[in-house]
Amino acid sequence: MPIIVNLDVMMAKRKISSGELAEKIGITPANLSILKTNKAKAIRFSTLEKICEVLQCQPGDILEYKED
Amino acid sequence: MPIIVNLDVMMAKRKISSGELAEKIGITPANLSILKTNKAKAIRFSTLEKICEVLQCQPGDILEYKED
DNA sequence: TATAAAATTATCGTTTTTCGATAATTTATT
DNA sequence: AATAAATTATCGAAAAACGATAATTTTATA
Repeated sequence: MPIIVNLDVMMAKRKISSGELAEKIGITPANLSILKTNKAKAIRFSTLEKICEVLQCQPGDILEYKED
Repeated sequence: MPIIVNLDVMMAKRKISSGELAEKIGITPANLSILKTNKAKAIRFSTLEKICEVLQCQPGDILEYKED
């Protein structure tokens, strides 16, 4: 799937763990993991918004389109 | 809603109309319009992928997080 | 290396939302 | 004014998020 979710870079920059991020954005660690490991097929803007807010970043820092 | 979908800039760059874009990404003009006018509450990565492919751009060119 | 903690994976059920189809309405263009 | 394009509105069906929970795997730590 050519849309890649990459949270690792920003999480490292903000020095935040998966568990803490999950808590702060208000979703379960299980569901955050699905996002992190590119298992999700869609995302709610409300969730993307919370991620951007907590990580202090833009969608483009997290989502990448890779052709092919 | 602090996640903004802005297709207008890239559409202008590529000189493509809503109707043509809808056709090329394979969704109805009605649903593309919902995206364009920030009425959508989520997006499938398969749709985002097609948009990026047709407009030859990255998610960050289209999605913006505006706080507050 | 053993143990604990953290992260990932897996189910299940519910709720939310996309998306198609279609028609009506509004807006833009000529 | 007439035509085309875009937006809005319904409705229903299919897809997927998400919570809750438990099991498994991975990572960290003593």
